[in-house]
Amino acid sequence: MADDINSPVPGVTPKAAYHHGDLRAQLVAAVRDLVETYGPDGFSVSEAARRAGVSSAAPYKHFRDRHEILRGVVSEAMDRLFAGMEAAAAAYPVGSLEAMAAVGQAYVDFAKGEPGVFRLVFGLTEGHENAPDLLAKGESCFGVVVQAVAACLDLPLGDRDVQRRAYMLWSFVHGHSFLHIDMKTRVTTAEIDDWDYLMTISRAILARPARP
Amino acid sequence: MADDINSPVPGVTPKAAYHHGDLRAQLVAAVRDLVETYGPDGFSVSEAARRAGVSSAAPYKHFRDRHEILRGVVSEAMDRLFAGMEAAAAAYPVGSLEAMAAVGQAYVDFAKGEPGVFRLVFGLTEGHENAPDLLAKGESCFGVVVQAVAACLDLPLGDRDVQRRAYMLWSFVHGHSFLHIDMKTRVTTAEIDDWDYLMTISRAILARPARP
DNA sequence: GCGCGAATGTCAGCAATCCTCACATTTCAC
DNA sequence: GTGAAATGTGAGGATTGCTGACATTCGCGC
Repeated sequence: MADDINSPVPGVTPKAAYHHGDLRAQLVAAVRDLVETYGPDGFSVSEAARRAGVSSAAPYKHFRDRHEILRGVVSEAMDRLFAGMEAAAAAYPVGSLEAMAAVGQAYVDFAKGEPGVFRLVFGLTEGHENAPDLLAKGESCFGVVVQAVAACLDLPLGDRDVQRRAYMLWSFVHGHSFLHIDMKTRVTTAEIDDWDYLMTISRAILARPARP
Repeated sequence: MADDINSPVPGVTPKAAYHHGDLRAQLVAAVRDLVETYGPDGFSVSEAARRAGVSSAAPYKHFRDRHEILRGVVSEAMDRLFAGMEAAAAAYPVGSLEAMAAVGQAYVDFAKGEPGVFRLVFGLTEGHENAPDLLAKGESCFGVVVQAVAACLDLPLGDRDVQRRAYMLWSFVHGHSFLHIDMKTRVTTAEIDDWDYLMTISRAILARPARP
C-alpha cells in the first residue's frame, strides 16, 4: 500500500522519489482534495497534474488511467477508515455494546468528515470490482464489525449468526451514512443523534427476535 | 407511454412532439439505458443524441445541460420506485409485518433490477440538492415506509417513534441495497435471502428495546 | 389559405479532457 | 563511467460539453 516515503534510503522505496520528489503520492493527495471539493466526477487528471506542478502527461507515468488514480485514493481512504474503526473499538471494553456502537460511529464519522471520498469509496463506478486489494480492505473493515459483534454475543468469529448480525449493523450504518451525506430526508436525519441512534441499533441487532 | 414527463422548465411540458416526435422522452430513455449499461459516469449527451438519431446539439433545446437530463432520468425512476413500494405495501394486510418487509423488498428489488439508475438516484453528484421536486419524491417514498411502520405500531404517522423506526428501516434497506450492488462483501451478501432478511429486520425494528 | 413567431433541429466551432507518442533528462545498478 | 530504466515534457488526435448562427417546421391568428 503506502510507499509514500520520500526518503533517500535505497532499497526500501525504489520508486516515488526521482525527479519531482514524490509525484505519485502528491497526485493522490491532489485527487483526494478535488474529489472532496467537487465530487467524484468533478475531478480531472489535468487539474490534479496542474496542482502538482507537472505536465498533464506526467500522471500517466504512474497510473495507467484516471481510474487507477481514483483507486489509489480509495485505497488510502480505506486504510484510514479501517484504522478509525479499530481505534474506536479499542476505546471501549471488549464485548461491550459501546464498542459495537463505536465501530459504527467511526464509520459514520468518516462519511460525514469526507463525504466526497466516502462516496467514491463505496459508490464505485468501474474497474474497482477487479481490484482484489480493495476487496480485501473492505473485508478487513467488515472484520472489525464482526469482531465487535462476536465479542458481544460471546460467539466465535465464523459463527453464521455473528456474520449475519454484523452484516445487519453494517447495512444500517452504511445506509445511514449515505442518507445523511446525500441529504435525503434532511429533516429526519438532521435531528438524529448518531450515538443514541447507534446504541439503539446495536441493541436491536443483538436482541434475539422470535424466529418463526 | 405518453408520460407527462415532469418538466422543471415551465411552459415546455405539453409539447415535446414537434419535429422529431418525442425527443425529450426519447433522450431520457436513452440516457437511462446508458446509465444502466455503463454506469452513471459512462454517459454522454453526444451518445444519447446519437441513439435518438439527432445531432449532438439537439438535446440542448430540451435540457439546459447534462445534469438536467440526468435529473429527468432520476425523476422518472423515482416515480417507478414509489409506485413499486406502494404496490408492495398494498399486497399485504395493512399493519402486517409482511407489508413492512414488502416495502423494503420493493426497494431492494429496484436496486437490484437497475443498479445503475439506483446509484444515480441516490448517489447524486451535483445540482440535485436544489431540486425540490426530487426532494419531494424522496419524501413520498419515505412516506410509504412511515405508513407501513405506523400501521404496524398502530400509531399516528407523525409520531416521533414511528418516524424514527421508519428511518431505521430505510437506512437498513438502503445500506443493504448499496452493499449488494457494489458487491462489497460479496460472500456475505450473496448468501442472504432478502425476504427472510427483511422480515428479521422488520421484527427487530418493531421490537421495543429496553431504553437505558 | 397565409404569414409570423416560436419551437425545434443542424452545422461549425471553441475549450477542455483523456490518453498516446516521440523525445529529453535524471537516477540506479554495475 | 555507461547503459537501461524511470521519470519528465510537449505536441497532438479523439471525444465531449456547450454555444453561437442559421435553417426548418409547427401552431395560430387573420
